[in-house]
Amino acid sequence: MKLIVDRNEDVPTAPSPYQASCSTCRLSSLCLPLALEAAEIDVLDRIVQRSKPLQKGQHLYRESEHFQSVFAVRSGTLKAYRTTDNGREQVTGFYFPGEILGMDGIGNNRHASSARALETAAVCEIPFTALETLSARMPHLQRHFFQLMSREIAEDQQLITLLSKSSADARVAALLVSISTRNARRKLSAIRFRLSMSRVDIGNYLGLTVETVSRVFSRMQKLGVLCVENKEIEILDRDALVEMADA
Amino acid sequence: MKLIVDRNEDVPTAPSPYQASCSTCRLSSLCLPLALEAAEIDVLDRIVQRSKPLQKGQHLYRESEHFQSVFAVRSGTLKAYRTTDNGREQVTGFYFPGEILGMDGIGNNRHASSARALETAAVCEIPFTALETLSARMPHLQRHFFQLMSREIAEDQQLITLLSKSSADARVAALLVSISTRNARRKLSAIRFRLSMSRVDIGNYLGLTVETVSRVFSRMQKLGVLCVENKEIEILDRDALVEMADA
DNA sequence: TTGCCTTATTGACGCAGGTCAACGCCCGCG
DNA sequence: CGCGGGCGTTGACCTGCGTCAATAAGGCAA
Repeated sequence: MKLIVDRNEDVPTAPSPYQASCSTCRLSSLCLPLALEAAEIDVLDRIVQRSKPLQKGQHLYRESEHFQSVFAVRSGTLKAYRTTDNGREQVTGFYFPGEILGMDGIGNNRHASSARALETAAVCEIPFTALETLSARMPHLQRHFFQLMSREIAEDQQLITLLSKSSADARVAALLVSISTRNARRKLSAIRFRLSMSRVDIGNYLGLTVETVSRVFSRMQKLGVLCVENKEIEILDRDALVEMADA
Repeated sequence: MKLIVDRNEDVPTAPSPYQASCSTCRLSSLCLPLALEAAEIDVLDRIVQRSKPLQKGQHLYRESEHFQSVFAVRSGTLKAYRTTDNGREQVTGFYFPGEILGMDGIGNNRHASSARALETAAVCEIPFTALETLSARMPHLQRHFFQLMSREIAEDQQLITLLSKSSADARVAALLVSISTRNARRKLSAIRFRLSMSRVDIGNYLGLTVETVSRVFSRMQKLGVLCVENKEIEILDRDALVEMADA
């Protein structure tokens, strides 16, 4: 449901709390350290701000803005992207509930990418200086954030590999497998889901044109690997898809 | 000078210290937090191990090995690479003196890539658990490592952009500019240097074939942008190169 | 509903870069 | 010193994907 105009930057900060606390959040197993004690979660809870519902198209932050916080997705999907010197856009990632974004801004106190909502989305804001202070006191938390960042590096490297070597088919297959896996982590269907991003975004992320993405979808459908109906995807043959992903 | 057989895993650990300390290391301004106090550097110094000179071709660590330490390059060059499911290799980065590698292993206590020396190289080993402990006590150090990791993320994203959109010319140009810039940081010539990596490695890193890399070099030479003599590179027109890098 | 605008699909064609092959040049070794 | 093997270069050809263009299908506004 498209509710709003693009470019509406001001986040409507309603005073009411959007969610009680981390301890009751069903995503906490994804975004929080599993090892964190109840008491520790409470402390963390106190620094997290939950007043940021975003409409489709709204920015969470923009490239080169002053960096203050990282964000955990609570609902909806966001894309991160950067603008190259010659003005083109490069999507660097899609973020689903339970995932953390904004960590690329820590390096020099300036966001290295922009993030905008692909659909209505809610996020938790985690002020970074508070997180640092807390991390120094809570070894589990410190470790957890080192790990989160490290995984982001490892995932980027995987994308690099994909972009460097793989065919269009393999790229699309890999993205679908990734989304499928991440859905499973969130206890959603791994075989049937709605793509929250446009073909343009997919192409941009994978280094392909829209036309190619579209053709790949058609081809996979013809092969009986997928059932594509607009943004609805059904994976009919996951093994084949995984196979294609590293071809 | 090729000195050794490949696959020689055992590092010859001579007893003598290879370098006195961080505080006298001319690279400390690159790999250490600038804000670190002398006393703090001493503490850090005590956990750093310097007993790891590598011969060309030797591995520093291998993908999926147990992760224990990150490493700072002291001299020489290393490449990091991962092997894809279908057995191909993807170079994910080149590491020069003053740069840190191995951070992709933190995420799940297992190296996400392999690292090998492109020429004789010396590294400092920084045991990660010790680093964590220290970080909790030294806010500057904690921040510094968050920043280092964040920058790695940002750099990977830049490579993603490069691989996703740019022409062969732009890719090669971007790599040369990057090397040039990093040389400058180390007070080396930004316009004249020796490529420590082979054309194969360059191609692999940039998602191109050797032939294409070679052709690009030739073309740039013909255009008067570069002077290429085997592995020796001279940048004749840096502006043009920068221009090409985002075309 | 009608209409408009954005997004997706499909086809025809061209080109950048991959592939294959031949050759030259270092460099290390006997 | 001369030989051999890896690395780099160059050329000819081929192909996967980009480009351009036309059409279809949603989705939101009025």
